[in-house]
Amino acid sequence: MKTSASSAFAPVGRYQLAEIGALLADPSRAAILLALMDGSARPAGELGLLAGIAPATASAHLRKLCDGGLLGVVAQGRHRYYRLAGEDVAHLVETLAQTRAQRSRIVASAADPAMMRVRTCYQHLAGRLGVALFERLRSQRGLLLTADAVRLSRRGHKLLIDSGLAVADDAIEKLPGRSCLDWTERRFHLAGPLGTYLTRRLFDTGWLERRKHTRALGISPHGHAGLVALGLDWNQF
Amino acid sequence: MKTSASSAFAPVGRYQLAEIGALLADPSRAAILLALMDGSARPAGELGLLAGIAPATASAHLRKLCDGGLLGVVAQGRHRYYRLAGEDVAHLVETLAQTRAQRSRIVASAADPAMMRVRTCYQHLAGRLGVALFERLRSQRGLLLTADAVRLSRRGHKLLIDSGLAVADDAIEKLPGRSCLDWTERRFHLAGPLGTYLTRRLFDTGWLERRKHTRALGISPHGHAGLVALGLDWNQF
DNA sequence: AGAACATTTCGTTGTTCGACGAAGCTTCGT
DNA sequence: ACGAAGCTTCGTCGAACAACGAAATGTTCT
Repeated sequence: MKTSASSAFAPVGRYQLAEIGALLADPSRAAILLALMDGSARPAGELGLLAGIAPATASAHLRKLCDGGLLGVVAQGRHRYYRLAGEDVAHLVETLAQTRAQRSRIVASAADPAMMRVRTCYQHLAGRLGVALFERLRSQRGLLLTADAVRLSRRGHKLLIDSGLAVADDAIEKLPGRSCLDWTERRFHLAGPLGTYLTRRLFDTGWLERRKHTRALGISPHGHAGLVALGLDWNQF
Repeated sequence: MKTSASSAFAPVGRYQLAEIGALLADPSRAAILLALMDGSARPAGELGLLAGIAPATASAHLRKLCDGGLLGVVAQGRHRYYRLAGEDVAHLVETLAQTRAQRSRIVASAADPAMMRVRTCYQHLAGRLGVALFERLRSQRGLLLTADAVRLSRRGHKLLIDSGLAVADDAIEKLPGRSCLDWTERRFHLAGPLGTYLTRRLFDTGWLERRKHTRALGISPHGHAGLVALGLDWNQF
């Protein structure tokens, strides 16, 4: 059977995601998974005792966890030892636990190397560059036709043409944009078709260069000059 | 009954884990989370359309996701833009997706620093040391009284006494052991009361030392000599 | 072989929860 | 100020599911 991994994205659908979620949704099953987090293999009765449920109930839960691929079972005599199916399952449970634990904390910067400040958020601009560019266009009245569906005004279009970033094509002024909250910068930037267009132009003009083996980007000298010409305070990067 | 988890661990309980699981368990909610995985902030109506549900239903789901801390909301005029609550949530969804995708694949080694090769798997022996010790005892006929309830034979007990690891007490030969599949090594090692006893002895004799701030362990020179005397090929570690 | 044990399957019960339409609330545009 | 649009709350219906006891299956010990 060929894997559906296909290409760039869409590796998993809603149903596959929900299926795993449903397995984790029950307190008894969660207790079982936590008990097995140390890598041990335990029989059904013991796990039922740990979870505070009858053996019959534990058996039903274990069957579901096995069918779902989260657990594996080793039959040995009159016992059937259940264990986590693999490291990835342990990693999943650990991530799940940490997500809840961090809820109250403020995410303090964390690993955010300078290279990651400029990146592509899939098809639109993100990171500090995206935020800066969006705020630059928005701060000066008349560059963006705001409202919900953001569009580039004629004056804004001309500014970008002069800087070399955009080309002279009236269709560009019809491209709809969308404001998108980037959760790294916690500020809005430009997304939608307009954002996509500008991102592509940043690469086509050579202002930005992709670095190999990373999603991070680099700014060329040429791009640096252009951004300064646009009025962006580039020293902050 | 006081919490059985002693103290060392148990950062998260069953209910907290199940709460997040329940949030992920619904296909509609999963579709919403996937749609927000790119970091975008979208209004309720759009998300409902994407998930194929009525606005009222989407609103209910979004409320749950917000209460659960997975989403955040930004009110802007008559729109309310929902976004992922933070990077940790994005990481969680990604891990969840990968867990299902990796089901067929073989887990290729992955980051496994040398220090982690020797570790305590809570109360029993795990990692390479555990596997090696178990196989050493099992490979030579007569050291372990096998079957399901593994027990130390008189000859096996004597060997351990001579090496200094075990003490001369007939009760030790009655300790039941259990074979436990370690998913890092993918081989069986010794668990159960017998495994617990041997682990405790490894520390009491100073063969193993806990390193601070880690679950990893170190082998003392004294322990090194003892393990070699037991016939373990210690160079492999 | 028969007793004891671990585990599973079956059938039942009660609760939980997703889905929708209708109604109420707030904000935007003219 | 008025109507329209987006979103939320309320009430109801129907399906899914966890829990248990009892009975069936398979394994070990005497």
